Amino acid sequence: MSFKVSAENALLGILMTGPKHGYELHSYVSTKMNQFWDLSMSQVYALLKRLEKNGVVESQEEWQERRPAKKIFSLTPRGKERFLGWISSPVEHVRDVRIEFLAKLFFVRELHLKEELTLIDKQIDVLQEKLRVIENLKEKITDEFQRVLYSFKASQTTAALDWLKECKASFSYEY
Amino acid sequence: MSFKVSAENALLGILMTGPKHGYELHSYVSTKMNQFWDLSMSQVYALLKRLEKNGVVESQEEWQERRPAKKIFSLTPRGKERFLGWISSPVEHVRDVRIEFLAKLFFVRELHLKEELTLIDKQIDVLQEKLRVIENLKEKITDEFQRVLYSFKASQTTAALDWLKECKASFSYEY
DNA sequence: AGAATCATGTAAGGGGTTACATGATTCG
DNA sequence: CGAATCATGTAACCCCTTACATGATTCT
Repeated sequence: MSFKVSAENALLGILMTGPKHGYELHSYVSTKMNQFWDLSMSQVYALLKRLEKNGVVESQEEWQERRPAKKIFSLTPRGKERFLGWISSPVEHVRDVRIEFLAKLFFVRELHLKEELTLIDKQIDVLQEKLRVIENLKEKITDEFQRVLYSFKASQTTAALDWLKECKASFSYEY
Repeated sequence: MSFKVSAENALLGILMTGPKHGYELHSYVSTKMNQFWDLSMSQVYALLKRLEKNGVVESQEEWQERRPAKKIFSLTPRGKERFLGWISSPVEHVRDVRIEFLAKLFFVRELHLKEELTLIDKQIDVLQEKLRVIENLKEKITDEFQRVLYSFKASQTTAALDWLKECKASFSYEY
């Protein structure tokens, strides 16, 4: 569910670097983003169809003599707006850090958006709030299994928070 | 994809406590496992249909005067075998700890299977190997984004490992 | 009287995966 | 000469989610 959204937004992110056709988008993903994201060719075409239907990208055919025509996609103003909204907002769940937040961070750097620190700070706020809630619930627990469960949630959240702070430090250093 | 498998296996796990009909299975999940797992009524019926088709559960109708007939499901030998195979094997990825491993742990305790420590140990081995691989890859990295990415993977894995050790300690203490 | 519980499902819709279809060019 | 690259997609299949359908009983 959040996967659908982040896959679409990630494609918009690639198009922020300039118009591209499906095949190019796929090779971009498989060379630059393959460490944290997989996307099949047919999914690319399916996603592009949906994005076009929703008016966030538009296409133009480019004829070639000895090859099938390329369908070159570019962002519409709505698409650009949507992308910028996506990239400036933190993810809701710790589990979404692994792919979706990482993708945001990737584009912030790739596109030199200068919003790194605010994005990271916003994400820290969200996770800190999560952690607070978890710690509160933890106190009311009697069951051993639930204690173990909440301790897992807390540990994953804490680890993500520490990592975010480390990120922030290493990025501040760069500028 | 591992979700499908774990949902099915979790239902088998509930049936290990005795035969049950769909409605009962659903309320079991929503009262006892709701902290880490959601399952809609219609999914329950869909899953049961599939499980029966695959010969791991079988059903018997129980007629009631003033209600729709209950369809009571129980494990076949193959179903029991499949469940025991599932519960004694660790999950492959850190991301699967959150639901699938927790579900295994839940059933180990619920069914008093006495395999807790071996399951936890096996899981520790798997994640320790993952961590080793991550640490090796980390050394060969030049790109700043990749460093950050691997540091995230390492931190989530380390946190899960620490949690597993804590689990083990708290369970050993119980026996 | 209305809400919740008991008890079963089906249908429609959307999404993803894998396999299939086509065919030229270029690299080893 | 065969494999990889370039370039587009469609079709079949499976899975999950949400809404719909039915209807009695029991709790508030």
